[in-house]
Amino acid sequence: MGATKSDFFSDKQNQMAQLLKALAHPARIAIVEYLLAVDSCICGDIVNELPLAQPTVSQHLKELKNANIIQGTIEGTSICYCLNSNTIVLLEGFFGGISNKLNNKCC
Amino acid sequence: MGATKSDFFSDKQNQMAQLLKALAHPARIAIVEYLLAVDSCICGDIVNELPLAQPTVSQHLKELKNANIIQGTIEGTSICYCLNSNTIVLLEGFFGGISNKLNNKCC
DNA sequence: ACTATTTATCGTAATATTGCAATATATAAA
DNA sequence: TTTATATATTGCAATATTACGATAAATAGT
Repeated sequence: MGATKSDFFSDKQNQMAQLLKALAHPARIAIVEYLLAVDSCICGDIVNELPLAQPTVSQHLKELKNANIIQGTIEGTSICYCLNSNTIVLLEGFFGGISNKLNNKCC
Repeated sequence: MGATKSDFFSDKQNQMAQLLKALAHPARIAIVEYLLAVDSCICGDIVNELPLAQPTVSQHLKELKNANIIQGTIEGTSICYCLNSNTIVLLEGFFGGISNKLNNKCC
């Protein structure tokens, strides 16, 4: 017990859950919003922007990268990160799809 | 260490993270999709629909209710659950807002 | 080669989540 | 009141996440 029973759910359900889990932390929301605000690419300014130690930020960036929410490009010694628009659009579509099918027939 | 440093992030960031966390599990995605599919209200058919024990489902429902993603109305011995459209629209708006501000200037 | 800078990884402690058996609560019907 | 049905709560074991110090890896400049 304790481990999520992923095997019993569909691939899509597991994928969406994993994607949402990658965003389900205030630090990672903050990273996404910061990347959105600075528009062009960024590297380790994120460490200065957040109240977290460098290894912690690095770990959060790794999770966002694994989930394809951001992508990083090596530029000399630093790495430039930016949002992956495909994934954002996918998320928007997921909730848009639910929203469209909703017809307020509630209890 | 180990606990999320919520104090250092904004209320909005914490709220959004909490909302996404409530959805960041395949069982809870499945519950939302099921509620969407059956359109009108449901009670404990969800237990039959999912490969999880009744207490586990009850716990997931509680989390979704706490996050205002679903709402439940007592109907005799059973409880009728349905999606809360306000919260779905809020989520759609969050990702729509990001999507709109994105201008593919990537690294 | 040496040094400085940037990012990643390892190891570990603190905390949170997941799942379920057992049990409790609450309403309906007999 | 007793019984059946539906849902919630408690307690606990297994597992996952969060955070960070210490350290490693990798590139740039001297």
